[in-house]
Amino acid sequence: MYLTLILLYFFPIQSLYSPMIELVKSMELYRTASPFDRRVTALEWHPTKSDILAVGSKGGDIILWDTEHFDKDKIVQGIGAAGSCQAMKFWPWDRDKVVSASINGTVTLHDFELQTGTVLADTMNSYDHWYCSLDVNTNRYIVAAGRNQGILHLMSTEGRKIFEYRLHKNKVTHVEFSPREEWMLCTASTDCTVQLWDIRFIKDRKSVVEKLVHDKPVNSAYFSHTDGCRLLTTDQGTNIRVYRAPYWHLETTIEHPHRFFQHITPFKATWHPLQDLIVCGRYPDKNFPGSGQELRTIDIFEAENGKTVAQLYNPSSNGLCPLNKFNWQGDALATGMGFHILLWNRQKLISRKQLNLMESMSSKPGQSSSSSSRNLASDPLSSSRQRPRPSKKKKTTDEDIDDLKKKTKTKTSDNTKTRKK
DNA sequence: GTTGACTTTAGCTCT
DNA sequence: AGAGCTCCAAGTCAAC
Repeated sequence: MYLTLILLYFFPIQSLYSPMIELVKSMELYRTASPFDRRVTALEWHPTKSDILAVGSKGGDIILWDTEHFDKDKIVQGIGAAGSCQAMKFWPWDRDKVVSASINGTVTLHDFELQTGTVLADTMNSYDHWYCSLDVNTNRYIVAAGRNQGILHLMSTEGRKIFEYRLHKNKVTHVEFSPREEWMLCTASTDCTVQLWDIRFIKDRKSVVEKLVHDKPVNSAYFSHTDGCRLLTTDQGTNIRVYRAPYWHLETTIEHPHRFFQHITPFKATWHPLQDLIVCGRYPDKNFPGSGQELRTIDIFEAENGKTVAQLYNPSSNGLCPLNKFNWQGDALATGMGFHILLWNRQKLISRKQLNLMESMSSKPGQSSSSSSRNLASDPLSSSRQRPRPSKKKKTTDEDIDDLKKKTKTKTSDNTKTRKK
């Protein structure tokens, strides 16, 4: 298995596609967690530890979820309402830290150990100006962050301003540095464009290198992980597009239902790390050509021809899945589904210790679920923590953190309706 | 336990 | 630039 992965990493050859597709097809729901009081807004796998997943929420809480061990999770608490974590990355120079772009108007470097946050940028007016996208350039020690009014902000790793200009007419939904050309930056926007920039010469809108015009607002634009030669965009309508270097011509258009709705996290198609496979959640549309029985599936396509190669679905977790990301080994997929996090992988043998723990959790009293709630608790592998919804925006204190930790330790099994009456 | 009101920093169009 | 309308998911909470 590992030999195959290594081979595929170094030799991404067409003829070796099928083993990876077979692996993806065999994936099943393995664990779930519900640590937040608001919906999931951002997912990021740890760059080296393939079991660690960072998840951000609409309340600004960020959790480092250890997907293999219980009670190893780390949390930083957000401000609640108006603190939505819009994007985040592991800090390349200290991978126990996470930098986030937030709707509270800041770009903040979070330390999970010390429970502190270093503010790198602050708009000082979070209602009108906030950050909604972020990436880090390891070679040039630059943090790029996009704002809701179309401004791109480049800063040093200490937060010193390098560049700030309104490059888009509207919200910059996604920024990403090319893994291939370290000077190349891609920005996606709700002004219906994806634009490529050379940060060595970036000055104003005229300095754009390439402009890829879409029919609808664009949620994301990811460079492929295999060689960085493909760019995957997701619009707010029915298009997933793949553009191809060096001239960034449109290579594939996939018709796919993933429309925008205000009160759900925008859908973003992402790459498989070892093969040019695309994963994207589906918004239910019975009338959409090719829709099967299950309308809320997670669909996986081949980039080259747009062919559907797999669909993931589990009846016990029947919600919209706008966020999906493979870990860097490609053997696990994380999904953000409403307030919940799902983990898919090939069925694993579960240790006796884990089984005992799960059995003891599922036998806890007072964990019935109402008819309107989702049936996640019936998943024997489900782990969950929930806390009461905070009343109003308030400053996070050490007591709050202690309180949160206490609650996350005591609530484990039921992730549906265990909140206090 | 069930039901329904309420809440939610988006995007589009018109003025 | 701002008001008002529309997209209609998924949770909380109070009343019954």
